Amino acid sequence: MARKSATGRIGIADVALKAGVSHATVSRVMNGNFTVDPDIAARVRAAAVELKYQPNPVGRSLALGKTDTIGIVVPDLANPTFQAILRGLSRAAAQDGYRVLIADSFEVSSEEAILAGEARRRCDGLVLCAPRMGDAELAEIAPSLHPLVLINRTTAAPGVPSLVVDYGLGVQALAEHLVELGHTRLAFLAGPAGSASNGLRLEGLAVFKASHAHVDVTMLDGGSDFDTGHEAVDAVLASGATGILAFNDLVAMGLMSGLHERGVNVPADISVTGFDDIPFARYTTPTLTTAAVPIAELGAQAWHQLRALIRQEGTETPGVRYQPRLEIRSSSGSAPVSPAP
Amino acid sequence: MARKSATGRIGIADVALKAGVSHATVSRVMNGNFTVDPDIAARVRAAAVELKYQPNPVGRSLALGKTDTIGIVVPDLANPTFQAILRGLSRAAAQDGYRVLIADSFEVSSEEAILAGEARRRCDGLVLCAPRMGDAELAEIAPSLHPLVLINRTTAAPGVPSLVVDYGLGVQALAEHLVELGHTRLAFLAGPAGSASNGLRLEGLAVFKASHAHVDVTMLDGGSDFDTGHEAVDAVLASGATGILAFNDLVAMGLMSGLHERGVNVPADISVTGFDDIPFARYTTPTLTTAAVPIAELGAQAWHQLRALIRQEGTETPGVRYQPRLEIRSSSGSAPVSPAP
DNA sequence: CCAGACTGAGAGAGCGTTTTCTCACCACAT
DNA sequence: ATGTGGTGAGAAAACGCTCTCTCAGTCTGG
Repeated sequence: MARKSATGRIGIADVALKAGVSHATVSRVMNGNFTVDPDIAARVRAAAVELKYQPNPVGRSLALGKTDTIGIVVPDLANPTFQAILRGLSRAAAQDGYRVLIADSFEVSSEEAILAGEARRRCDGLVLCAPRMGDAELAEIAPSLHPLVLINRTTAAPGVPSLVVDYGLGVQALAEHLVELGHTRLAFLAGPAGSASNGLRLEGLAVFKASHAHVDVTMLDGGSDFDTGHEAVDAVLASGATGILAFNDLVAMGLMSGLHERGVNVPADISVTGFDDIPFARYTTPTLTTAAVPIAELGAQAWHQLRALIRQEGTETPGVRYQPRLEIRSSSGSAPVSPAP
Repeated sequence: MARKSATGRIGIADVALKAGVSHATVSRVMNGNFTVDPDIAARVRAAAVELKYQPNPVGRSLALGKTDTIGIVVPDLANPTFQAILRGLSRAAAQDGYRVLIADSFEVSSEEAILAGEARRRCDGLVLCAPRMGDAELAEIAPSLHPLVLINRTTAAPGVPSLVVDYGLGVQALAEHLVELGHTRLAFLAGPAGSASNGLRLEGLAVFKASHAHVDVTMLDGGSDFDTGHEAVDAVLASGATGILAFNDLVAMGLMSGLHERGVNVPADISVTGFDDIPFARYTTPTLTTAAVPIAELGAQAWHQLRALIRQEGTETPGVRYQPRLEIRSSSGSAPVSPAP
């Protein structure tokens, strides 16, 4: 056995020994440096194959100062949105030979900063999804995280592109849609307080209300998951609204499930809209009217922005603003002639 | 600026310089080695804080021969099953200070071996989900991947624990359930040919058929996603079966959607069962009868097995066999008196 | 009062690469 | 025959850590 190193793994030195050359030459051959005599190169390659030599990426990373890895910090891997972002990111990065390291903060936003820093040090760049982190904290750590791309947040710190979905516009479009169907009493089932994307939705609703004085919009507390929607059914019914804007698809699905149990017909009695257009939105009964966010594309775009930063391409990367597309399905319909039960 | 290293980052040398000690001492302090004079330790710590020094994990990894990272190879990150495994794995590993590196093979099983090798070299261990990889190839690469944990596969190579869900038993339980409801004509909507878990289901069905000669089981071609199920509706109706065992929940949902469009009532006319118990299974209409696999727990367990391997704990890690739990919901009901339309 | 044990910190050798620097060697022109 | 230029490969220095040696210095016991 050609085992020399302490780790027991085949190293560049073993190949050098076997080929009768210096390890520098082996490195040259492995990296396709053409200033090597073809005969020697062949000998080195033969030795490498015979020993099944595979360069150690850690040593390589140390020497090159890059890891060919990027990190992504997500608040919750169980959330379909982040799964989709991860998917898009992973796929796009893989195309350029980069791998993705996951850092799940499990919604513990107090540790997000440390987590992000740790992940960043292991990688060449970072994609950060931290909807609850304070603006001040974000601005403070952002420089040390560079190259950094933000998802659904912006920051004052310079050189940090943001990919944001215009939730405000989306919620306006949904509200508009419901009004066109004749609804005059709407309710918004809000997401987690302090969440940035919830804030954007609220801003959008404010704009909407300003231009639709005759429409009544009730605000209801909520959350971001199925159960939240399910539990909100009483509050929704009590509000007397006939058009419900749920925080996202998950909440909308929970709400529809709860309404179904109560014998309330969607959309005959109450119309429900979601947000995100997760894959299952088209498979619910009734199928869910929602605002579609090209979320996997957002992941891919995150990689492209990050790549530009990593390669230090001078081009300004101002970030991208995504406009949700209204996806009208069967969960929304004409307002009932008489108010909901 | 205390910038010495070429990379521009603060290194251990900078801290050593500032504290007026050797870099060895800084290392000692950072690692909590108590053979350091408290005064000096304090000085070092102060310098580290002032310079915002954060140890470089790559250098650390090289010196220690470990990366505190594990890899997971999945065939498709879009598949809820692998998302759940990833989630469980990531969470459990994080508890022990390990991060997870993703390698998505995008169903290109020809590259899975290279991908796995590459991922493995960057990490301290690997979790491999490669349902389509040939047994021979797997057995060949397995030794070079050690520490390695297999999901839903076994291999002859020694020292490789496997975590397998007993799909055979699950499918038997589901079939049994349908028979108890009076169904005598069943159909199995198969998964991808060559998939290991599909093979296990087929074996289970064979056992079932052997002990239920009076039950007719039709085999139908299928796949693993929603659309597959949706497209299978004609074949299902043509089969005349009243109890359908779908490959998994996604397929079952697609089928139910297709049946709904055809005006076929589930479960009055046809009973449908899934497999996996993905989160959405309890939210479909009707809610889906399925065989529940504690899939996130499987991810956690994968970490525990891998950890034992990494720590070289002598304890044999024979792997775990998970028995699916029947989850009876509303998509299965008594067989109709007259055959389905 | 000095030999031996012990303590604490620095010097330096890895870890496995890449890359620069250096130099031997050959060919060619002078 | 000697100087010059170019080529190709080895020696060695990085990269940023950890950890073993080594050796001053102090403490203790005879």
